[in-house]
Order: sequence, then C-alpha cells, then structure tokens
Amino acid sequence: MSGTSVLSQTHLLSAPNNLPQSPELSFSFQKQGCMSLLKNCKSIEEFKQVHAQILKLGFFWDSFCASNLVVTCALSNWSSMDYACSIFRQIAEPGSFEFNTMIRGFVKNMTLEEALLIYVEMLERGIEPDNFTFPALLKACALLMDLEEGIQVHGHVFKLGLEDDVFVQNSLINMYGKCREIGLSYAVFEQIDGKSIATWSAIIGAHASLGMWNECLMLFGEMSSKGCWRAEESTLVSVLSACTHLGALNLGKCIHGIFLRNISELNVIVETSLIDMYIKCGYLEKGLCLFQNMSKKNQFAYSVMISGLAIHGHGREALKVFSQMLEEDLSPDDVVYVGVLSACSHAGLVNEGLQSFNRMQFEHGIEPTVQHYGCLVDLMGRAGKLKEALDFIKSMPIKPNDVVWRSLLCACRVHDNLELGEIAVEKLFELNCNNPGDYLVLSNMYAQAQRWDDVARIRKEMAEEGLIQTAGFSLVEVKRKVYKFVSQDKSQPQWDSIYEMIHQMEWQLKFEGYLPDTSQVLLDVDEEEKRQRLKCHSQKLAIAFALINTSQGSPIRITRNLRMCNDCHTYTKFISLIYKREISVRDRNKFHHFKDGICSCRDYK
DNA sequence: CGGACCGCGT
Repeated sequence: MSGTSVLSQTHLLSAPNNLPQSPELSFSFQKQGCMSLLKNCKSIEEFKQVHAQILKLGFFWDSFCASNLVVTCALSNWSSMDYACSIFRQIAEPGSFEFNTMIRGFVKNMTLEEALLIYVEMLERGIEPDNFTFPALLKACALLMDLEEGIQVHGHVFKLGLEDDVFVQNSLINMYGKCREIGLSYAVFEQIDGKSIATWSAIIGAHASLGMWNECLMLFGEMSSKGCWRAEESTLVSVLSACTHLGALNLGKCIHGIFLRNISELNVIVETSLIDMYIKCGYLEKGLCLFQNMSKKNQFAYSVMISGLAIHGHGREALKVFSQMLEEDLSPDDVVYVGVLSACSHAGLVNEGLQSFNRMQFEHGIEPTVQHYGCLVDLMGRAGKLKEALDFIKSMPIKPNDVVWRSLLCACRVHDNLELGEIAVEKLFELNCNNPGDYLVLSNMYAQAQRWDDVARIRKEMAEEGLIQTAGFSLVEVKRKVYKFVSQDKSQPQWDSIYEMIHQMEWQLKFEGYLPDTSQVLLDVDEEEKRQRLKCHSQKLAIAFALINTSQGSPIRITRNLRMCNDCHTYTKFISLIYKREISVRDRNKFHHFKDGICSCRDYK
C-alpha cells in the first residue's frame, strides 16, 4: 500500500465531501480515519506497514491515539505483544486503562509471567488497579495454577474494596477452581448475596473442571430451585458432561429439552455434548440419529461417535465412521486415534489396530502418546498375545505409565498367566500409585491358582498400606428413581420379594440349561457357599428388582462401578432370552447389550 | 464452553 493510498482512504473513510472542511476538522477526521484503518488490519504485518506510513505523514499522535493502538495491537485476533509493548513504552504516563490492556494482551497470548510483571510495574508506579485489572490478573494465576499469587491478588482485591464486583467474584471462583482449591472457590461463592447466573455458572464450571460431577448436578438443582432457570449455554454443557459421566439419562434428556425450548439452532458444541451424553448413557441409537442429522460435523463430533461406537463394541462401524471422516477431509488428531485404537481393542480387531497405529504415525504424522501405547497393549493383551504385549512395552520410546502396566495385568488375569502378572504388578508397585485394584487383581489371580497363602500375604500388604476398595454395586433406574444394590444386599424394603424372584429365576434358568460358574468366586469356601454367594451378586439383585417393578417387555438399564463377572454375563444372557427383555449394562468404560440370549460383545470381554 | 487408554471385595 502506497502513502497516497493511505491518505486517500482516510479521506474516504472519514470526510464525506459534502461536509464543510475547516483545516482542524479535516485533520481530526483524518486522524479518526487512520485509527479505523489500523483497527481493520488483518495481520501484524499490515498493521506495522500502515502504522509506519501514517507516521511518515507526520500526524500528531496524542496519548489517546496511542492507547487505542495498544488496544488494537494487544487484543485483536492477530495480536502482537512485542509491538504493543513498543507503543506502550512511548506513552509518557500510562494509566490503569493502558496497564489493564497490556495485562489482558499478555494473558490472551498466554505469556502469563509477563502479565504478572506488568502488574508489579503498575504497583511500583503507584497506579491503582481497578475492577478491570483483577479478572485478567486472576485468569493469569488460574492458567499458571499459581495459588500463592492468586491469594495475594485476592488480598489486594479486599484492600481496594472490590470484592463486590461480579466479574472479580467470578474470576476468584474460577481461579481457586483451576488451582484445585474448590473449598476456597465455594467460600467465595457462598459470600455472594444475590447470586447471578454468571456466579452459578462459575461455581458449576469450577466443579466440572475438577470432575466433581455429583456436586455439579447438585449445584444445578440448587440453582434451579432458587428460580434461576435460564442458565448459560456453557453451564448447560458442563451439566450435560456431568450427566454423561454419571449416566444420568433422565436429567440429560431434560437439558436437551431446555436447549430445544430456548435455542432455535443448536451449535456444534452442544450437539456434540448431547451425542456424547446419549451414547454414554446407553442410547447409542439416539446418539447416532443426532450425529447423522448434524448439519456440519467437526472432528469432535467424529471423535465422540468413534469412541462411542467403540464402547458399545461396534469396532467395524467405528472404523467406517473413521473412513467417512477422512473422506470429508477432516484430519484426525491424537484423540481421534485413541478412539480408533480402543474400538479395535474392544472388538478384538488386532490387525486393524496395528494397521491404524502405523497409519497414524506414517500417514498422519502423529507421534504416539502413552494413551496410544496403552490401547495397543490392551489390544494385544485381550487377544491373548501376552508375550508380544510385554515386548511391545519394552520397545516403547516413552516411559510406560500405570495404565499400560495395568492393561497387561488385566490381560494376564483373563488369560491366566500368573508369571507375567507378577511382573506387571511389580512395575505398578514401583510406580507407587497405591491402587487397591492392583492388589486385588493379583490376590484374585492367586486365589484362582488356589495359592491361599499368597492371597493372605497380599491382603496383609494391602491393609498395611491402608488401602480399602469400595464394594461393587449395580444401579438400576425404575420409575425415575435410581436404586443401588450391593452384593448380598438386604437393605431394600422389598428384599424378600427380590430374593423370592431370584429363587424363581434360578429355577427357570436351570431348566434352560444354565450352570452356575463358581470359578470366579475367589474365596476359600466350599462349592455350596460359592453358589450361594454367586446367586446374590449385585447385578442379579438389580435385575430381579427391575423384573418385579417394570412392565413386561420394557428394557432394563443397569450401571455398574466394576466389570461384571463371567457368571453374571452368562446369567444375564439367559434372562434376556427367557424373560424377553433387552438388558443393557454399563460398566466403567463399556456397554453390554443383552437380547434374545446374545450379548453385543459376542463374549469378547 | 465439547472428545481419550486400564483395573477393582468377600
């Protein structure tokens, strides 16, 4: 762009020909025109060029102009803090507005230490921060997870009496949340009178980012009961995420309803969250339907669909969706590949998994992360290739984490390889993750091998470490209420009819050829005792309860915290056949759909 | 603002 063109454009922008043109007025128009030219720049290069040419024209720049330039330079989407700094340094007496702009610019560009340094400089020069300074500053503390600095800043907020500013309050809630000090977040939240929608959003978001899903739902309920119905879209997405993790399908459906009633067109983030929620709550069909009707799918949508199909055991379909994604010229990222690999692993597609792993590196140039290695160890392990899995771990260029070793351990349990299992456990203990589950798997493997001394030894070690494992349970939803069952449970009011039902079911099942499989009752007790215990596993109690309390033919959905044992798997297949019920069981990370005596996992567990 | 690997008590 030449000098004359800048000048002619400023005339065009600022001084229509029909206005009277006194020299001063024309100059003022030209100045404004220059400002809008600078504001409309699309890159820092363009900005620098235009700026240089305007300076050549010899305009007088007052501090007002300069601070406007700092704003443009620091906060536009192509922002350059180096250049913003150079203009900022030319301002003789910058005030809080200029300092705030610089802090916000540094935070936007993630140069957070610089943001804190500017704040220090501000204090040294005796300029008092205001309610626009603190939100940016607290965001820097949040992103740095610098609790100490955050507390200091909080103190400063108090000193200046700014604790009633709603933006400052929300930033404090957010900062403490990001620093994993949710108690302090809540303390700020509680102090606020007349909580606004933004306040509720901040505290719900803080709990969501820490994975405190139950608290999220409770806060959302509280918010609604206080008459605060119109939540922000982002809050509803957080709440949806909580529903997804907790399997709270009914609340998830309500949120879907809220979206449909209040927003004419759902955006891609909301749609993706809804799909994820439906799929992870067991309604694969509904998720698939929403996915197919999406007007524009992005990589997130494909990602949730692929891993969704994976957890439902539909490996081939997941690979099909993946090829669709490639056909649409969307390039897969590392997380999409985690979905693809876990799809292969859950469905036993060993060759496809290995091919995908190669393709990821050589066709899409993605460096495998520990998650990808974990998937592959799982893939080989489940398929019984234990030795290969171990060699694979040894050949990894990065340090294997606990999940990798635990996948191997699990494979060793499934394929009865105590020797390799002991190696895996040793590695797990070296990593010091203090996980009660690891001790239990090993002790159960010893029990399987009838090595009761070793069982006792492991249990003792576990007790010495103070590790306690929460009991296995099954949840079932009947008439909009969730009921929880643990093994041998007699705490339900209907327990006598439940146990009668169990008795009746057993009789019918035996008639159809069911034989109890006591091999996984890992206790040193006699066969009869084992059979008795097996009969009352939490999942069976939950099924009996659902059979009694729901109408014939209606589906039964069960959520468990642990994987189901072989016997419960076989038992549930028989029930689905004899009682003509579709039963879906969700464990920690996958689904089993039982129908007409067949399970969707095709017994590849 | 949204997506990720593994396992577990009687």
